[in-house]
Amino acid sequence: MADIRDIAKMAGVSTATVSKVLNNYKEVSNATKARILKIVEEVGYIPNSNARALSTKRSWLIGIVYSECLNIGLEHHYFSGLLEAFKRETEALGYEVVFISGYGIGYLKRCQVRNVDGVFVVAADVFDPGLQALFDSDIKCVTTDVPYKSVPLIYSDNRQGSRLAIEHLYNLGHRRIAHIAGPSTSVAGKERLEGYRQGLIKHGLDYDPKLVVEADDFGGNAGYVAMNKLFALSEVPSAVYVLCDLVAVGVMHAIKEHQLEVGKDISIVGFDDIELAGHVHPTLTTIKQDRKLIGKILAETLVKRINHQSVDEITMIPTELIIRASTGKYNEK
Amino acid sequence: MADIRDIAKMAGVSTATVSKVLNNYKEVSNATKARILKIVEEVGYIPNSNARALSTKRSWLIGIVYSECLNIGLEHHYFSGLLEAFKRETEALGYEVVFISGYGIGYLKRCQVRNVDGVFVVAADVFDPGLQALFDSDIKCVTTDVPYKSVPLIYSDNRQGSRLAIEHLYNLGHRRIAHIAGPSTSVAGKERLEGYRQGLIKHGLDYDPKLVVEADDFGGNAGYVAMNKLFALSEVPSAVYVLCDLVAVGVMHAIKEHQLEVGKDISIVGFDDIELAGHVHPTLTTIKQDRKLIGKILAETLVKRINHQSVDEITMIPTELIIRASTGKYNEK
DNA sequence: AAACGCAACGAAAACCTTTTCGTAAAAGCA
DNA sequence: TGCTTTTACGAAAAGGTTTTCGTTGCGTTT
Repeated sequence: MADIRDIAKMAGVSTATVSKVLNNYKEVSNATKARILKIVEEVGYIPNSNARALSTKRSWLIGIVYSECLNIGLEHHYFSGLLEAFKRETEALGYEVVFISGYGIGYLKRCQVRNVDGVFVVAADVFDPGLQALFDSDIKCVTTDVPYKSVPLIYSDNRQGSRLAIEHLYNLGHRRIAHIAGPSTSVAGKERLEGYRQGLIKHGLDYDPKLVVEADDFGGNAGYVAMNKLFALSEVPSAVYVLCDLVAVGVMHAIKEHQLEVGKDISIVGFDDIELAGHVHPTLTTIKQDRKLIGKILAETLVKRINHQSVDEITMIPTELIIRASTGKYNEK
Repeated sequence: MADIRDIAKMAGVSTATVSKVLNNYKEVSNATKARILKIVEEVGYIPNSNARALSTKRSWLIGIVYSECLNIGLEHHYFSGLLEAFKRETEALGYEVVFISGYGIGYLKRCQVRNVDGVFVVAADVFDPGLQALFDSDIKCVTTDVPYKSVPLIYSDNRQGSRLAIEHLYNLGHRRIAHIAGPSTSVAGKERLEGYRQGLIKHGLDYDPKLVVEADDFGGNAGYVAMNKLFALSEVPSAVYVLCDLVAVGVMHAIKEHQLEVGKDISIVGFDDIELAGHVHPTLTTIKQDRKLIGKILAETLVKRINHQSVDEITMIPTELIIRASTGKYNEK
């Protein structure tokens, strides 16, 4: 591996000049610039990022904090899509993305060791003291679904999404609308519950705590279990608004086991709009989150912060109702 | 941020001694060792990984090559689960995981820039010259589903999995068994097709090219489209073996649109065993890949390579048949 | 008492860039 | 022509570790 000194020697200049060429400084003549670039090209010279980071104190590395809690992790469709969008965007801006391990010394120290320029907190427990230490440090952070003090937060407007769902069900004639809510530790879960309540009130419906059951996590099995709790009620609801698509699939499973038809006997609305929503049977009506956009804004915001530009504290992205076959007109029994 | 020289000064020793303590060298007395460790603890000193990497030529960073082709990317359930397992294992071994961007200079140079100790090629196009350059370099690689020369390969025994599927369908009485195959550029797809053929032959069935249709990618929609091609046949098969669960969900969607019942009129077997397989309706019979195990072995193998230990070129992990409700006895019409 | 071995530690080079500041030559101006 | 400004470049320090090899002092052996 050739280093910058080799290049300098070959070009008959100092390393300072080579460095200036490589970093686009103005103060070098076009002739020598061309000569140096040609040699760099021929030799296939690559600057050592560690030496550079040591010197500049910038690593061009962005950390991802991603703790696998509540079944929301890499394996959760919404988050993996979001991460993919984020990754794409930051890479286009010249950064690379590294997972921050939760092992041993904690997120903050891990970030300091790695010298990351910024961190994206994707999924984590807000009450984790290790996470709070990171947020409270002077490392630039950005987050989704994990609000903390003034850390920039970009996410879907969960309440608005819930209201869309309720409005849709109301317009179909449903009056007894249940909600399968997220774990109470989840902010998205809490906000969606709030929006559910707002939606009911707006349409003059009573909020009945018995119609709300909490899912254990964000996986399909949690939906299956939760729906069976609703079946234990003396009067089963005619519609269920479910905190996310993956859980909704489990809900549909439970309904079919009870020999009922989704979209006819019981209507279901999910949240996320994962690809499968269009292929399960019946296809799933859902509230779509724009993960591409959210990922993009997250990336842009973080890079702005890294460059000491001011950014919004909270950015809410509107959601959209996608009507498919899992919702239908209310049927008297 | 205190550095090693500060620590040395405080302890009244040289930086060499501090370094030796931090790296567990034997040649330092217990007394000074304790004194130094105490100061390190109090000050919260953290070694600078860039300086360390510069000096040792080891970054403790593992690169991930993950190109979003054919709908197999972060968003594909099997791969995100695999990556999660891999990440967990490598982090336990002291490494951190960084995505290698495909932008601009290519994988190889990107790896050199970042000084990664090794690379895990998860999903990529084998014919990509940029990838081949990486494989041919002296950077330690390991891969799954992307065989190349003697790069260590750890993956499921796709042929064996296919044979399990066919055997199961045969035992249920099916004789006209179709296959929705992966894109021909995909090795997993090719091997599963091979296994399908082997399975047919083993049970004395003819291989009929008309019964094989190629899916465009690994997403749900591809399955929907492919199944509709099978419906265009003069004689529709009574069972379909599908290259992966996600695609199988799209297949089921198409079948229901034709007013047929999955598991009764047409039996379906998938591949992967993603969480949803147990919750779609009917629940999906599938060939389970042990992604936790594969991820673990991948990690161990790569670390062995990094440490110049010898490893197996190919490791095949057996798959397992998971019987659910999407397959049933053959019904005469 | 001499010779030796060993334990504990330090000086300094090496790893590769970036960046400041200084210098020399060239260009611009009166 | 004499002066100032600009341009083009280099020397050297700084950034934080690791590692080799040398030095010192002490306890053991004969």
